[in-house]
Parts: sequence; C-alpha cells; structure tokens
Amino acid sequence: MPRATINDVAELAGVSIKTVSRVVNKEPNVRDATRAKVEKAITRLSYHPNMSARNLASPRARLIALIYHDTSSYDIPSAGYVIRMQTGALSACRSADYRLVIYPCDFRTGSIGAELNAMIEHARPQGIVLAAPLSNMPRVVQAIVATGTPMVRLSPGTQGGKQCSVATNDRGISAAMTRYLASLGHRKIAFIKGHPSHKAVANRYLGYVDGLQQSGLDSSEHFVENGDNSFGSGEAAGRRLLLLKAPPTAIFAANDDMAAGVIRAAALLGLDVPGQLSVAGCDDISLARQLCPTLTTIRQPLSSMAERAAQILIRNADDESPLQGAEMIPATIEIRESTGPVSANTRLRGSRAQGLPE
Amino acid sequence: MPRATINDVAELAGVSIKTVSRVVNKEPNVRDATRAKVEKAITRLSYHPNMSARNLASPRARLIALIYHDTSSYDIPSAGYVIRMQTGALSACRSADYRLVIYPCDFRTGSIGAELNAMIEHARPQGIVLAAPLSNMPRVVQAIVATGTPMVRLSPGTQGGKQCSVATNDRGISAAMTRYLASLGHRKIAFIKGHPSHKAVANRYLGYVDGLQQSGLDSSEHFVENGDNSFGSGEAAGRRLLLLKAPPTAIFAANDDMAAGVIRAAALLGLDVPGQLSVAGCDDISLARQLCPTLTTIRQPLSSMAERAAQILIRNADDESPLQGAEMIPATIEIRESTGPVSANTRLRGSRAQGLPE
DNA sequence: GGGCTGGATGACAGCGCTGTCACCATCGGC
DNA sequence: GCCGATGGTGACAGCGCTGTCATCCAGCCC
Repeated sequence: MPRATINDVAELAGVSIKTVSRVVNKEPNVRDATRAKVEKAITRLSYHPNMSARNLASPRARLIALIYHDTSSYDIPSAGYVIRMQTGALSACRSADYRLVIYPCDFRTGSIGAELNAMIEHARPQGIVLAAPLSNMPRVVQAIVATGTPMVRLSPGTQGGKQCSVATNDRGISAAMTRYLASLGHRKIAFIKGHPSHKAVANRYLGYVDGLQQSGLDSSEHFVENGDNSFGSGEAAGRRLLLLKAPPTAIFAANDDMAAGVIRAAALLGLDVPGQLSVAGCDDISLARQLCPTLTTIRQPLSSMAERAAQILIRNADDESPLQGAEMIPATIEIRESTGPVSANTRLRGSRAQGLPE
Repeated sequence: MPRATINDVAELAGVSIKTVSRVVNKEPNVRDATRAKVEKAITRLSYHPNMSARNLASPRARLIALIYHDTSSYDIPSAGYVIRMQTGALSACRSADYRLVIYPCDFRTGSIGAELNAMIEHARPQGIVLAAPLSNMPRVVQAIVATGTPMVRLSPGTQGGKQCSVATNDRGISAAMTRYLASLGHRKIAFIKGHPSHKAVANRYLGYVDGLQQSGLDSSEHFVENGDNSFGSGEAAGRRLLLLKAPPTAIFAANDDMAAGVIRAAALLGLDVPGQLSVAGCDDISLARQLCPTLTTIRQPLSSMAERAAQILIRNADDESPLQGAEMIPATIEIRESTGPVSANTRLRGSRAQGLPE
C-alpha cells in the first residue's frame, strides 16, 4: 500500500493539513476533540511523517551527529566505548524522532578540520556530540565551532571555552575508589598514571591523591608510576611496584588495560590476586569481565552521558538557550574479584617470585 | 554565509537549475564545456546538495539501514564486530553520498517484527543490511521481507530464500586453518564446536573435517568437543581434551572466546603455548591480540562484507536488478604466537599439570 | 450591544530538488 | 533541401511538510 501522507490524514479526520501538522508536532492551540480525531486517523492510516519533507520545510534538521575517534583502522579495544555512546545517543534520538549520524574520524589525519567541515556542510546536523578524546583537541573543537553548529562535548577534561559539556566525576570517583581500597585495610596503595595527553585520565590521578588524603594516608612518590594507557606499560609499571622492597598491597591503574597488565605482572611474580594484591582499574572495558580474576573497576556512564548530550542538543532547538555549562553524571564503582581485604600473609610471596624472566 | 542552493549555482554558471542537477547527479547529455562551467560554479560556492530536498523530490531515499543485534544491553565482547561492520557500511555510503542509519535491536524481544516494521516505516531506507545472527532468523528476515525493502543478508549461514547475501568462506578457511596446523606437524588436532544455533559457526566444523581429510588425517570423535561460544565452555572443553590419555597437540576452537578459554586451561595445566600446544581461534576479536600468547585466528572480512552489501543496495537503485545471489569474500588467517610446530618434547607436562583445582 | 481579546483553524506560499516533457539545434540520409 | 533522429537544455509541476498570516468564533469588558 502506498504510504499515507498528511493529506490523507487530514481528509480522513476532516480537518486541514495544518491542524494535523499541529497534532503531530504537539503544538498547542488544538481542541482536545480535534486532537483526538486526528490521532485516530493517524493510527488508522499508520501515518509516519516524512522526514525529508519536514526537514526541507523547517530550519530544524532533526539530525544529531556523533563524532568520535575512529579506532577501527588499528586495534579496537575501545569498540565497546563507542558502542555504548552510540546506544545512549540513539536512545535520545529515537524518543524525539531524530536521526543519528555517526561519524568516526581519525584525529591523526592532518586534514581533520577540513574533513569535519565537509561532513558538517553535507549532513547539516542540528547538533554535534563530540566524544573524548576529540573533545579536548583544540584543532577539532575549533573546526566545529567555526561551523556554528551547536555542540556538546563529552568528557572534555577541562572546561575550556564556553562550549557545553557532559562529563563524569573522574576525580571524585577515583577518590572514592581509593577510599574503598583503604577501607579494605590497604595502607600502601599505588597508582599508575595514564598517558599525559588524556585530560580525563589525568584527573584520575588527582582523585587518587584526594582519596589518600581523605583516608588519612600519605601519598608517597614511590607509589606512583607512569604508564601510557597500554597493557604493556601497565605490566612494566606493576612489576616495578611489586619488586619494591616494601611493595604496595593495592594498585589502582588509570585504565583497565594497564590494570590487566598489573594482574599479569602479579601472576608472573606468583602473587595471588586479590589474596596478596588488590588491583583496580578504570573504564570497565569488556576485558574487565573476562580477566581472571574479574577486575574491579570504575564504570563510566558513557551511554547516559551521550544520551544527555543528545537531549541537550535536541532541546536546544526549542528554547534557543545559549547552550553552555557543564553537566556531570556520576560514574560507579564495579566491585569484582580483583580487590579484597588485606590478608594476614600479604607479604608472602609465591615460589616463583624473584627474578623471573621478563 | 547562507548556504548556497542549486539556484545560486545555476545563476553563477549561467545555466538552468536542471542542468546543474544533471551535473551533480552525473547524468549524461551535458556538453563538456557546460559541465566544466557548472563544476566551477559548484566549487566556487562550495555547494552541497540538500539531502532532504533530494529525497523529497525523488523516490530514491539515499539511506541505507544497518540492522544488527544489540549487545550493549548485556556484555559487549562483540562490539568490535559491530564497529567493523559499521566502518564498511559507512565507507560505501560516504562514497556514494548516502547516509547510514544504524539500528541495533534485540532479537530476544518478542515484538522485534513490529519494532523493525515501525523503524522501516519511519526511516524508509532504500535498502537494509542485515547482520548475523539476525540474518538467519526467519522471524526477522520475514518481517523485513514483508516491508518490501531491498535487503542484503550478511553471513546468513544457509542460502535460504532468494534474498541476496554476502558471506565469507567459513568452511573453506576453516579447512585451510586445519591444513595449516597439519602443516606444522600436528597429527592430533582437536576441534571445539560452537553454539548449535549459529549457522555460520557450524560451518566451521565442516571445514575442520574437510581440512583433516585433505591433510590425510583421521577425524577421531575423541577430538571433537562441544562448546557454546563462551570463554568458560572453551576452558572446560580444553581441559577435557588436554586430560585425555593421548591429548591433542593442537586445538582449533570455533571462536576466539573459546580459544582464549583453551589457553587458560593450558596455562592451568602448566602447558606452554605454543611450545607444547597450538591453539587457534576464529573471529579475530580484540582479545586475540591482547592474549598472551597472541592468538592465531581467522579474520572475517566484516568490513568488506558490509561495504559490499551496502554497495549492492546502492547500485540496485540504478539498475533495478533483481537483487539476488550470494557473494563471497574470503576470510584470512592471522598467524600469531599461539601456534607453532610440534616440538620434540610435546608430551612433556609442566610441574603443575595434574589434579589442579578447577 | 459594540468593541476587543485570544484561542482554534485553515489558506497558501514556499523549502531545494528531480522527473517529465517540450523545445531547439544539429546532423546524416535520401 | 526536406525529413526524422538525436543530443543538449530549460520550463514547470510537484514531492510532503511547516511558517506566516488571515479568518472565524467565543467570551469578556464597559
């Protein structure tokens, strides 16, 4: 059957198409009886408004773009990260009858500014959700700002500029994780920092320091190692920490990949996790549940963040609000198997402890 | 600056808008000189055709929908799978000036048929790319067929119906993997089957049998175990195989999760991989590169498959071809660290071999 | 009751593009 | 030199909707 148009509905309901339009768009100034009549006709004909016609006739694009760094060209450990954001953004779009355009792009490309510009010119989204780490790259942010398209940044790390953003409490939740470790009896809690370019990840270190302080613990420089977000760097840092004369009993890594590396380092040294060493990570990548033991970690509310960002953009079209300010959606701690209370024999090492091959 | 329209271009080039339209759509019957003039004007004004107007004016929707099973509600090990398909589909869409709509949905929902129907009515895509495992679920396939929207199925497992499909040579490449293992000197090659509902995964078993035969090896029932695609089932199956009196020297699992389980089982039994046991998987999930040792596996050309599917759909709009037949894009074997030649001391077990705690 | 206000509704003109068809040159064949 | 065929081009009517503005009818004030 040919698709029903607004004319068909108007005819069936005995009103003008304009009135149907009002009902569809939930505009005021329609009598209840009329509205009911129209709604009945809509149902009977299973009418769906034509997106293209709507967009053409009104300045509103009903299109949100989600721009993120494309990891598919190399490794894809962060695929879950992207999927979760998509899920959130899609959810907001679906309920508002908007469409979502996904735009993976590679920030290492020199021409990313031009590329984004072309995409924006082409798709003409009503708003843009910009994911981390693109959200804290001046080049990228500026290219988008230049187009004048409303934008919400996800986890921008710092509140630069007036752009609106949605973030999570990286620092606060990291402090909470540290306090949680302290509450298990740990006194020597180490931290492995992430790659310095990642602002949001850097905030986690600050949270760690806060947490130590709040728990009345000293932050010793010996218990802070540098990593670069990779599994290998986590393993190396973990090994260095565990081979100290007075090693920590808990290690908190700024991301899950490094935490997984720490678990491996511990295994190679014959240490039981969590019996002799507690390990915590951050991000809740899928690996966190597959690891053995499963990894206690911080779960970022990525989906909610992206959903909120899309909502802000959608609502912005109505009330022309200036679109600024930062929203915060709290992260949660996922307690799994890799953390536990300090045991009596914490200092005991397994037989394979010392001098293992790298 | 306000966005340039086709009128602006026509005026600048001194032709009618229809001629500009012809140039933009690469239609014939435009003199070269005219075409050049128009193209120059387009560049000067950096004109981009308005999608909505185009769609409204022509039956062609310039929209492809990618429908896949939404894993985000539970665990997300397959996020990479989705991302790779998206990448391929996006690539086809971008180069043809099409838009991509992603539609994750949960096949466990009772109302999935109605849901898909509503989505299709709403978005009106010109074609649908249906990913596995949805592509071999009759309920889902029928719901889409009922809408009359052109569809290409990805890895449908079997060639049911007349729908067009793009698949990979699961069976052939599995045979190749088996031959590869045999070529390393392995004579006792075990296989761990996947979940029976997954057609494409079932084909891998057939390939394994083919491969044994092609290598002149006997397929012994003792060397085939059942799994359910999960890590845990792989570990259990691996353990059973390795505790046989005459255990295999190579284990080929129908997917990577199970292969990872086998590696863990081997580690617990003190077996060195690949020194004493070769392990191969299938899918090339991101975990495959993070495992230690990294996993030899079969990489499905997901991105190419999705790209091809989208291309077929896009091209179908031009030449009204009946849209049927199955295309095949070959998978590749990724040789990594987990497989190696049979060593002299293959039968030697590590000290922790027997009777370890489960 | 006259004049007003404001809510409810409809007429109408596009939004920017494509499909159809008409038009005007050419051009080759007789 | 006349004809039909063909290539190149443009006029024009929508596609299905929304924004604007006009219209109409109640209800209200004095």
